[in-house]
This record gives sequence, structure tokens and C-alpha cells, in this order.
Amino acid sequence: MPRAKQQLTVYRALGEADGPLSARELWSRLGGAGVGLATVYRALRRGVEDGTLKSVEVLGGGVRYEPRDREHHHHFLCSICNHAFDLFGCVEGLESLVPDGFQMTGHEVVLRGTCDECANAA
Amino acid sequence: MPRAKQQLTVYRALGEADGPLSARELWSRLGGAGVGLATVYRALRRGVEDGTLKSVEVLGGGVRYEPRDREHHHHFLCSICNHAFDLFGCVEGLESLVPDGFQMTGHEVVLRGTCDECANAA
DNA sequence: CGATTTTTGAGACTCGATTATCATTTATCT
DNA sequence: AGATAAATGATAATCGAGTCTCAAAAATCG
Repeated sequence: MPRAKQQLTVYRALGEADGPLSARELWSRLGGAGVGLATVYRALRRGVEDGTLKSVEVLGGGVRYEPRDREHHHHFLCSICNHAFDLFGCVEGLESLVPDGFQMTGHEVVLRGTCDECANAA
Repeated sequence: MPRAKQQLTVYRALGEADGPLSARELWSRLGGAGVGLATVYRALRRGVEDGTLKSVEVLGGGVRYEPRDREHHHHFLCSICNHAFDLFGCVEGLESLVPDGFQMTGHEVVLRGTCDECANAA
């Protein structure tokens, strides 16, 4: 079984992030480490395949990735820095929205607004 | 002031839809009417510019459009036919999810699952 | 009806995201 | 160390969404 040094770097970076990251975001965070964009994409793809990672879509910004072993949570998308932050907790009453005959298997909640930093910088 | 026959066709189709439509979906619905894809995009762009239409992003499936004058609502995304349906009503308790220092300006809720038709067809 | 302006549709083109290629480097195994 | 297999990075290729171009069609005006 071969090892993958750079891939671990990618996993670690995702694990330390405060929210899901896009391939590009991840890449720029690792910029200093001299990791190629192709490697980032490869690591992400494999991570999803082997179940360590999960791809999520937060409105506007394409696909982002996060470790699969996070508890159920949602995201906050800052309209200024465009970063997605993990939130804790969930909401009630979603079932009542489901139309008759429809079967709900999951849900997503995304809050929009300004994050801590951007709010202060403004 | 010039008229735009095809553009009205586009607006009408969106108004009659049971949920937001992507440019492509709209185009195929108008397929029989012999409307060009370019025209669909043009109509959508103008609609958004003049405020009649609104673009929304429902997870997975890119940008979709709906009439702006709809009341606040959310969407149900069928994982089989991949169509987005309008829902009625909203949820409570979103504010409690917002982290300290963050300012929420809006929110989106998307339910996933199987729609009426797809559930029966299965 | 003619002249003028806008709209339309088909296809070329652009742009960003993701994947494929391939020579080189890095591990693994013995 | 030497042979072999996997991983890496730079870049080319691909793919889809959306825009632009331009000649033909349709509406507007006199």
C-alpha cells in the first residue's frame, strides 16, 4: 500500500478548516506547500470515493468539501468574503413544508450575511 | 417601444412553472415553440435586470429563475428528476444558529428527496 | 407599401472548473 | 542499492454554462 504525502496534507487542511472549502480555496491555502492543483483535485476525488470526504454545495461558489465525519450541521455564507462557515445546531418543523406525496430524505439550510471579520472591517 | 414576442413566451412559461427553472429547462419546455437558446438567455438576463425575474440557486443544478413577485418560499429538489419545486411556508429558529458577531441578511432552505411523480414511478 | 429598428436563432467564442497526459520524483520491496 | 509501482506537478485538453456575432425575419413608422 502506497502512501501519499500530499494527500494527507490536503486532508489535514480540510480537517482544520472552519467550514467546507472549494478545490481552489484549498489550493491557495496550501500554496506555500508547493502542492499542485491537480493533486488537490485528485485528493478530493479519492477522499469522496473512499468516504473520508463529502462534497457539499453551498449556494454560489460551486462544490466544496468537508470531512464526512462531522456531525449534522449547516452553513453560513458570507456575502463579502464568500467563505462558508460551519454552523452548529439545526431547525425544527421542516416536515411540515413537505407536500403530500413527496418523500424527504434530507435538507440543507444556508444562512447568508456578513461574517464576524467582514462586519468589523466594514 | 418595441415588442418582444419570444420574451413574453419565456416570462409566461416561468410564471406557469411549479418551481424555478434553469435556462436549459426553460429552453426544452419551449422546444416545440422553436425558441433559440440565446433568446432564452437574453430574456432571462433582461428579466433580472428590469426586476421581473429573480435568479436563485438550488443546490446542485446551477442557476434557476423565478418571477420576483412570489412570496417568500423555499424549494424541494427531487433527486430523481432533478426538478426544483416551490414550497409554501418557512421555518422558525434560524436566528439561534447565527454565531456571535455574524449578521444574517437572508436564508435558504432546500429539502431533498423524491417528488410525487418519481415516488410513484419507482 | 418601403425605410428603419429591434428581435431572433444558429453557431462561434469565452471563461472557469475539472480531468487527462506524461515525464519526473518518491516510496516500496527485496 | 536496484527494480518496480504509485504519486506528483505543469500544462494541455475537455466540458458545460453563458455570451457575442451577424445575417435573416418581424415589427414600427410614415
